[in-house]
Amino acid sequence: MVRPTISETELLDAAILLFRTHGAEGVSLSKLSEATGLEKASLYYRFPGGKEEMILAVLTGVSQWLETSLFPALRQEGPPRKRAAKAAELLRAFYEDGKLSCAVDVLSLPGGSPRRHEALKAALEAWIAAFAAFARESGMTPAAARNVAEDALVRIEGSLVLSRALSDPAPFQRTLKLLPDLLTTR
Amino acid sequence: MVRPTISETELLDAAILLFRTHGAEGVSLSKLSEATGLEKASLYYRFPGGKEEMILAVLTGVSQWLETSLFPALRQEGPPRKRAAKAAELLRAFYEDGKLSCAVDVLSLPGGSPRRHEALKAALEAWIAAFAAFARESGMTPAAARNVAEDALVRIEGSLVLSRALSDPAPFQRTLKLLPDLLTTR
DNA sequence: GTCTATATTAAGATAGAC
DNA sequence: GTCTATCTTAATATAGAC
Repeated sequence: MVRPTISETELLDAAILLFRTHGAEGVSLSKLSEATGLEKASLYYRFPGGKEEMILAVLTGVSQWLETSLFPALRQEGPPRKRAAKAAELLRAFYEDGKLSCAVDVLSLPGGSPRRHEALKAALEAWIAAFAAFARESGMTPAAARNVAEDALVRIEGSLVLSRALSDPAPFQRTLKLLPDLLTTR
Repeated sequence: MVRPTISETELLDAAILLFRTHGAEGVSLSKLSEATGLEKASLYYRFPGGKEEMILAVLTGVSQWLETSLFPALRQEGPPRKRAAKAAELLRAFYEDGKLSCAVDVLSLPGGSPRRHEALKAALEAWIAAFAAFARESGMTPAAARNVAEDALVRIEGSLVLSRALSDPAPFQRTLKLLPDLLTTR
């Protein structure tokens, strides 16, 4: 008579990994049950709203990672290029050298709840804003900084797609190496 | 007693639209049936291998569009920047101004057949090679041209992700405007 | 808080009539 | 070549015991 019990954090991390790997439609409650050691009924106890509520929790978790890890690194003390390099290192780990997909990519296909798409959009916009605030330190106009920030996000998302489709981490790793330049120059 | 019958081309186009919109896991035979007017059994008559065979047909269709529309535009007579602008115009239409996703993105999540992933990779590599061949006309080394080509693909894929997640065609449209520069300069 | 058991609906797939 | 009908499996979801 086993009572596995999994912590809130472990449960969320397992869900994040699954959804980032297979996307919203590619994850079933059976897969979640297998990955967490919890029976489906227990998953409904934790997330009464079912899969959609789990996806919202995943998006909250990813947003919290941005707010507590990536953004603080950008706002640290020190020379801008060194802080950008630290951000790149955090991203490298977060995406496992390009082997993991981005939630913004794989969870943004049509079909989810309006709340899902609002959360996704808000997270992406917060990320762009954080990059833009960083870029402005290099003396860019707000508009130029916004362009640079969007461009960096475009490259991160796009290189993750290429790395996944080619089974080759190189495109993503080249983008990360470029990141300090992207956010400080123009 | 209706016999709808749909042409090979119309059937494939409907499948391409569905899969590019919802991804592999997001498309069911019921959706395909509804979109094509064919009952599920008829879909199996056309594609005995079921959904996976339909996805392979989608990838063949997309590859053929590349080979018969995009690549010839790049190889046309005329000044390079004008040919690149024509390619951008074709891409704008193909992605419906950024409202449609790329098959390379939405069909590359893990879980498909090995053949699917080989076809996807081959299509993407052919695309990169076509961009690289074009870029070499501007006097770049093979390595530089390859970098420029991959960078252009990164930006196309990434800007499509941003446009989708933000419900805003601007990132994709800016990328297209940039394309002639991307493929002729460095 | 997790379980077993079960209900309900949808998915992928096939048989056989026309 | 398409249909209706059906099969089997898997998905989402809930009830109730412990």
